Amino acid sequence: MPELPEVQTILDALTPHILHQPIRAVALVWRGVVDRPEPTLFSAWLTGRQVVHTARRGKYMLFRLDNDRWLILHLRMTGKMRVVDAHEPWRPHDRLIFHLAHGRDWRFEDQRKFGRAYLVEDPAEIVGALGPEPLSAAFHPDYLAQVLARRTAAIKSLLLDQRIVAGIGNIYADEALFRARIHPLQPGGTLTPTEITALTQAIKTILTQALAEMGTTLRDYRRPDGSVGAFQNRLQVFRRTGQPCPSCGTPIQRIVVGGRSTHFCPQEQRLKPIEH
DNA sequence: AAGAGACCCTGGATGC
DNA sequence: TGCATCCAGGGTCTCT
Repeated sequence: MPELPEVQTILDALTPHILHQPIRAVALVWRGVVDRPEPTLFSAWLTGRQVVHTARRGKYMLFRLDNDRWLILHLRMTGKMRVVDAHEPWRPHDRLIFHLAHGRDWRFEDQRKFGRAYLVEDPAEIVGALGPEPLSAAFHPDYLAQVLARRTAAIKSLLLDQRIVAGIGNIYADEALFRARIHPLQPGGTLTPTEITALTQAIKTILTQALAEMGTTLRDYRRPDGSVGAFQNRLQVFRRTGQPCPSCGTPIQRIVVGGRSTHFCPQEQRLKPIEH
């Protein structure tokens, strides 16, 4: 569910509540949430530790502990974070709870059980294969041109490949492709240098705007205090099937690309014939 | 190597 | 009302 802007917003809100608070105990409500190490070790290694630094990489949240190990969390589709008073009743989908020293709980809630927690010595074990951060200087047109060269898959699918660029999900892929006026099924290797430059800039612009709006709330995404984002009011094509394109009025079309719902304007995002 | 599809889960919305 | 089907913002695994 959450993509880069949502993960960053959640982490920013969460950090002041959990930083330098010793974890008095861990409640592993559903053991499957832990990917590694085995759940018993996971709890044992976290107990008594405290988070001394937080960071985001792609859609992962990284928490450096005072013993130089790293707790890493991924919210996947329906994961949420909350910090609440310890005596608040648990919710049905609470999966992992950290009892903090100041008497509050840091809770990870996840209806669909896709979210995962990792505890590792080297974060590269989890995030090492990710592509560059889209808002960093490393993500520039020359880089994108290089990784798209000779690729035949649909550009939409390639934007969702976290090894190419980290943090883009279904919403912002569709929105960026619309802003750059590129058809989602265009094979990655057939984009012109002009299109690649436009796409690079569109991704940076969309993500920057979404960050300023604190993310997009369609249903599940909430900030740790329960409030919603505002970027859903700025969406041009995502989940607007049949509604007029904001630019030309043509009905927005929905297709499935790589198994994911994909929304675009068939008038302004034309599929180009393959050049030889 | 790269690409397509199944799969992991739960629950809300929609259709009959 | 009940039941079936489709859909969901992500990532991994298998097969080709």
